[in-house]
Amino acid sequence: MDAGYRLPTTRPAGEDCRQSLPSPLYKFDSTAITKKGRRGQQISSPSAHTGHIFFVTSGLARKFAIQPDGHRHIVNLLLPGDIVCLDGGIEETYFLEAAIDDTVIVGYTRRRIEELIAADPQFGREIQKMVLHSLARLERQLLILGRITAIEKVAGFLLEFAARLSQEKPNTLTLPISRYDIADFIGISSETVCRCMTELTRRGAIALPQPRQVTIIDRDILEDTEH
Amino acid sequence: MDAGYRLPTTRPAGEDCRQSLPSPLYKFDSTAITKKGRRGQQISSPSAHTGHIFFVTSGLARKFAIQPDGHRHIVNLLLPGDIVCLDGGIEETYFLEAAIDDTVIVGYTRRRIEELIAADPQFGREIQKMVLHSLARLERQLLILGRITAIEKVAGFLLEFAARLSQEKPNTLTLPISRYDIADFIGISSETVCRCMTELTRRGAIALPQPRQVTIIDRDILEDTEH
DNA sequence: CGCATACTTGATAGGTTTCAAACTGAGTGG
DNA sequence: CCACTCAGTTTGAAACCTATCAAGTATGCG
Repeated sequence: MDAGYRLPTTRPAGEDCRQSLPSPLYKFDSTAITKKGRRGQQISSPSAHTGHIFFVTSGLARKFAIQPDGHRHIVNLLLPGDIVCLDGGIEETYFLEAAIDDTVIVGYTRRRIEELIAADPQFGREIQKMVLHSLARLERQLLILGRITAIEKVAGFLLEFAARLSQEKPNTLTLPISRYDIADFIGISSETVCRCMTELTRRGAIALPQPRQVTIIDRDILEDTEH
Repeated sequence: MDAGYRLPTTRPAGEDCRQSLPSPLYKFDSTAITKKGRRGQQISSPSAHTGHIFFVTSGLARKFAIQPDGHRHIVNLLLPGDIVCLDGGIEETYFLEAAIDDTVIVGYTRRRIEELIAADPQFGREIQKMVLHSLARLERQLLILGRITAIEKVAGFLLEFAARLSQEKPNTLTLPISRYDIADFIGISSETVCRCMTELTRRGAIALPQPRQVTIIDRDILEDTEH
């Protein structure tokens, strides 16, 4: 039931996926590794790709950790245009997986990125901007996880994700991920995610024509619920 | 009772605080702004310092947001050597405050940083490393906030903070912050922080000679509790 | 048509927030 | 010097919320 979901996108599939890359990366690069994955496929391993920086060009990727007790925590959901790196420090083992079919990432060595920045300062500013956005998004996620009740977290997630998808219809969003993914992303159980969705519907904040189809009926209610 | 707490440090106070800056920033810079704050003082406002990058050189700073309902959430605790930026995107209003007395931050414009990187690639790699560490730490914080029970979060916080302080005695740490700060940092109530500390003591994981003085008695128990 | 996966709802046990009150220690002024 | 004040810490009790286990529903696919 899940495999058919795709992110709404204005760009056709195929080579044009490189549109979400910064311009200096348009041209093919011998040092670049491109990986395409179907839903659930691991598209990068930390050990094999140390020193690499990845760009998500299409689909949706999830970066997560598995706790010793078996719990999965998704630390990041990555959309086209997002940047991700798997070895930021004394790294715990994160996994990078395709969350939906036809997810493509392109990886460059950090050295190659440096060379390109040296050759084109404007490219450096683009990368800098992407990293700053990445930091800002992680902090917003911290705010969502720091909320007290589950419904606050779900409301926050919906608003954040709707803003990120930023489609032509900002009040209609198609969730590309399951309740399980949402649960592991905002740190509550999948059952509670369901209950909160139902409760938000009951309050008139959203409508759920289909489980993955969310319509924001009253954004004010949703924003009030968030806090 | 709080004002006397200082982070243990090997370096003397004063000018030498610049030791935690990357080398190209050692020399004074006309574009740099240096701010020193006592506990509770706001040391930077987002509006006044757009486009700036700050380096914490001594003390401890807290970056936090105030929710509409009045709740404070600390998204980051910043130690000497940490880098922080207040305008990462369509920024919500974060505050940057000194968490203890004699906290010093030095701010540079992003343009100045770019110039220094252009002049010295090695400096660029230092900054890059600092940013990557910053990202990695935010993700670890997400993992802590994503845990289910409160005692898991407290155990995770203690291990993370002990690692960051990295003193000569890795099993003895002096908390520079109150239970309230810890609570607002890991997203639980301050009373629950207390109860978890007591419970960890009862389990033989830690000892609390004083409220702010934590001794790790059995790291294995602490790490088991974390998951 | 039946299976597998995802979603939803129910009941219960357990944990956390909240409100309350007592305790501690440091600094202050009489 | 001591009582006082105040912020921080700790513990208690009750209400509330969530995780967990369980069962039932819906939907796409073979």
